[in-house]
Amino acid sequence: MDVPADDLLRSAPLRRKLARSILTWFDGAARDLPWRRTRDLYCIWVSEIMLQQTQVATVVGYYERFLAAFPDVRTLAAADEARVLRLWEGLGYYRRARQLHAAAKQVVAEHGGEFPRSYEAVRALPGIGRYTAGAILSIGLDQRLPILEANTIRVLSRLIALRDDPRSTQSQLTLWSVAEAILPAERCGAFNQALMELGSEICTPREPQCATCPVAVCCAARAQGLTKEIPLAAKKTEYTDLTETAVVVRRGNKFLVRQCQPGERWAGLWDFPRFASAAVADESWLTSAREHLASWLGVQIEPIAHLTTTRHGVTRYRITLQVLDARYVSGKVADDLAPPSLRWVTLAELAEVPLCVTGRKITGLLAEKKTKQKSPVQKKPARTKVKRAQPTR
DNA sequence: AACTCGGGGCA
DNA sequence: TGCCCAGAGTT
Repeated sequence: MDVPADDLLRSAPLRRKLARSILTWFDGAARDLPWRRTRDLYCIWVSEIMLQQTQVATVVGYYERFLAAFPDVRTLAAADEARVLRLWEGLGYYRRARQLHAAAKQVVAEHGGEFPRSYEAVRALPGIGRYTAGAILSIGLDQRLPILEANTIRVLSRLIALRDDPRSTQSQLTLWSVAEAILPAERCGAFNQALMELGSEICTPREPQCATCPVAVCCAARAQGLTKEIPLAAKKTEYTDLTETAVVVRRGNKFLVRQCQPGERWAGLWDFPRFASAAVADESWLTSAREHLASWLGVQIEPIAHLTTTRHGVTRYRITLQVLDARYVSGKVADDLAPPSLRWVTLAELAEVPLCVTGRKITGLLAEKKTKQKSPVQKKPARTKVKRAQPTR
């Protein structure tokens, strides 16, 4: 290990100076984020789960809507999973929402509805690893627990001029020990947040603002002119291209939707029937779509038109989605929740169904189309209830 | 120690 | 299109 790292780990005065500098800076620079206005463990927990692999700006709106709907653990534990997922829709990594929901039930069952205060008990909840447990308990209760995540990996790597891949097991061990070593005895929660804030606002991936960094003087990467090289870049992901087809099956004013099963992507969410297909939307595409729906779901359809083509990414996949508009002809569809969980729903009902993002996008197209088609003469009796869809970005 | 989980935003 | 993001859980 480099000398500066040893200094940080060994010299208590140096560590105290570092902590003081960072905390003082944070006191004047901390952003006003919604989850910083509370010390309620449940609220902090929700924020930390949402923030996993997700940027702050994206989370803010979701956090506020989620807590408005589920203000405490018991409310969340008692909620329908569909409502939980509906509020998570668009945030991605939906397993987080299902695990949060399951953990809420566990908190009610095992801890009387009180969020646990011991590291081991928190760590035992689904979806909570070392980072999240340390974050919740340090921020909420000032327990002296270190954290290590995207921002602080970068900050600490630069601070000690870590030459190795910070993702390696060896480096992680080093970084966790540094995170623990520099953690002051008091204001641990503020300090942990300050470190993340520093990584997010000053010690950025590209062109870090060293001129305004409160700890530039003890930064080894800075001293060695290596801020551009540290942390070592991750090897770029290799994408796999996929082409899939989604079919909008119309029957009167209803549409056929299917719940994604465990083991599939978007498990628990709903989508228009979707399957892997050829790359082009030609004659054979129509035929194979018809055959696929018949053999897969037992539904006979008559293709109407190619509705749209959309591209989206899912982890390491790049998906081109061909969307086919079709009419239901025949075939029995069990309208229940048993797998494969098919349902006929109206456009209005879709507002409450948790859909994957592409499903929501298609729904938007259908609503648009319906509005355009509607002639002034065919006026239906006004609906008394208008359901408001959550805004999609 | 890798790999996967199957996401989404933004320049 | 490439890079990044307040990681967790498995193999």
